[in-house]
Amino acid sequence: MSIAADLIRGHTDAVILSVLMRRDSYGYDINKTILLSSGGAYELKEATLYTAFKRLEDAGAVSSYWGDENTGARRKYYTITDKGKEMYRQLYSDWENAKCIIDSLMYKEK
Amino acid sequence: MSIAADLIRGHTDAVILSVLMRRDSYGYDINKTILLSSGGAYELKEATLYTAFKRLEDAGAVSSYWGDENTGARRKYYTITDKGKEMYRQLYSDWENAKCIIDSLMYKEK
DNA sequence: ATAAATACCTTGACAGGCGATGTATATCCG
DNA sequence: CGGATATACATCGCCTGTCAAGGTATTTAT
Repeated sequence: MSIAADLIRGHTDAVILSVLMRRDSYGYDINKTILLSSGGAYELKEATLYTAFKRLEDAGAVSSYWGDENTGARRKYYTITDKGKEMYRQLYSDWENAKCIIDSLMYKEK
Repeated sequence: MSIAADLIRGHTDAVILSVLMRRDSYGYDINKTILLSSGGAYELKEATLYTAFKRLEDAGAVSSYWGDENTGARRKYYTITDKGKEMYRQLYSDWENAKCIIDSLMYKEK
């Protein structure tokens, strides 16, 4: 079961930053990482991913550099900045908060 | 602490239907109910609310009728249909599912 | 050779949230 | 009485984020 597009929307930045909290990585790999660790349920489309990188870089949350592969296609790596780490912590706490609120609003049939 | 717009987006329909699972209600009251039961954290803007009613009615999830108040402003009541109840159950299960997936994607600092 | 996987990126359409604005009624307070 | 505030509906147009479609280039497997 996969996640609806409008649910994706609220979490794209957090999920990308979450990968970068662990290690530097590049677009294609970040995408595959998210897809794999969600068991195929959470998939960012490429256009969404690159839009997000642009947004995050403009916001100063990540910075990028080209990898120096002597083999394979060129890779653009991203690093999370201090500002990005701060942003991630905020987004994570927003998520914890939203979980409670939404849960409390959802009618439970018995 | 309030919920970000892009988080709202993914849950508007579910939250409205959730109120209507309990009882028939009208726009202004649904809005106040959500605002109150979230302790002011989850607020649907009026434009968002009425857009959602239109969407839900077009989808056959709710139906509406005018209240017969002899006093106060006129109220348009909404009832959830069987289709709407089914939709709500789906949205609720989507939410339960999304919670797990997103949680599993979020980096936890220790 | 050809297909598939890796890897990047842009454009334009579309959907949903929401600020601004408008209507009308009722109530509260001085 | 008159102005402010609350109740209650609704629409228009902007903005933002997703994503289908399309494009380029390299490497690996068949």
